[in-house]
Amino acid sequence: MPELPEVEHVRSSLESATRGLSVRRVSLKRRDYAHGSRSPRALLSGQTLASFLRRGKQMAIVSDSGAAICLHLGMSGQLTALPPGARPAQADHTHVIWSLAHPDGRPAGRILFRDPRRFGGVWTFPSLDELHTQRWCRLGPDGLEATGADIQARAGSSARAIKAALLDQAVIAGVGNIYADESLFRAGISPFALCRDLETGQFEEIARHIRCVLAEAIEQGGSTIRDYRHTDDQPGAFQHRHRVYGRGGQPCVICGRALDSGSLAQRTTVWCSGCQPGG
DNA sequence: AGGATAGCCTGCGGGC
DNA sequence: TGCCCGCAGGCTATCC
Repeated sequence: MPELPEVEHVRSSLESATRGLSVRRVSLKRRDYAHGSRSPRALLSGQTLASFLRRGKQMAIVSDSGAAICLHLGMSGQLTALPPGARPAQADHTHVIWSLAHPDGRPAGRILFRDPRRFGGVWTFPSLDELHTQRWCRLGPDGLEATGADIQARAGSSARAIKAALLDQAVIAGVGNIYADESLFRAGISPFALCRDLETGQFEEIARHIRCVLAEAIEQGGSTIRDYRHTDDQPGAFQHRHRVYGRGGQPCVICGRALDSGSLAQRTTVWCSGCQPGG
């Protein structure tokens, strides 16, 4: 399930594989998968792929003429960069295909956007400014840079559990279920602790661990649980470093007692009641 | 108005 | 073997 580290890995590898290439043709297999203008032009047809951005779990591609598309992977979204003539491992549920060309016109392969569960999508904008004012303005600061003060300012007086706040993209952008649990475990704070009961220093600790866990996960190529794959179809490696996610009932890596598992904000949540007081 | 909840969607694993 | 159920969850809409 792509969270910030997975999206960042996709962004950077897509950038190195396709930056400077032009879009020869766009094939939108499912009309309802694209939002905004669905014209080939709006989906960057005929333009050169110039910059690749990310904010939280969303990424954007901006063309040389200034048009921007926002790509959201949702739960099961996969972006694959295929060399010319190559066939994808799985062809079903592919909703958008960008056929690419080198500046001299030679074919340069394809970008495939596959998303079985269709929680993701493509949003088109006439400019990056429009993408910012219509969409990214609703996001909190990016998880790699967010400070304790950022989180406290947006959620500090809330009666919500801290984990529910961390999953809220308007509070901090890019944290999902995996990295929320991992960060709170490292910070030694219960996911059930109410935001309004936390002190400034605890927000700082949480933010510090979020930045650290996300950066570590990017280095490891993200977490592959089921669907997530790199743009060359390879799995990530950070799932081997998870200390709590997916480990309910198994021993805590710090104190050895069995990790607790329960539900918070409709999400499976794993924590150590010994090492994470305050719930 | 903030916060909790339902629903979208497919694949897969477990139980019978 | 095959079917059905529950679960996975990012995000929006809706309800309380």
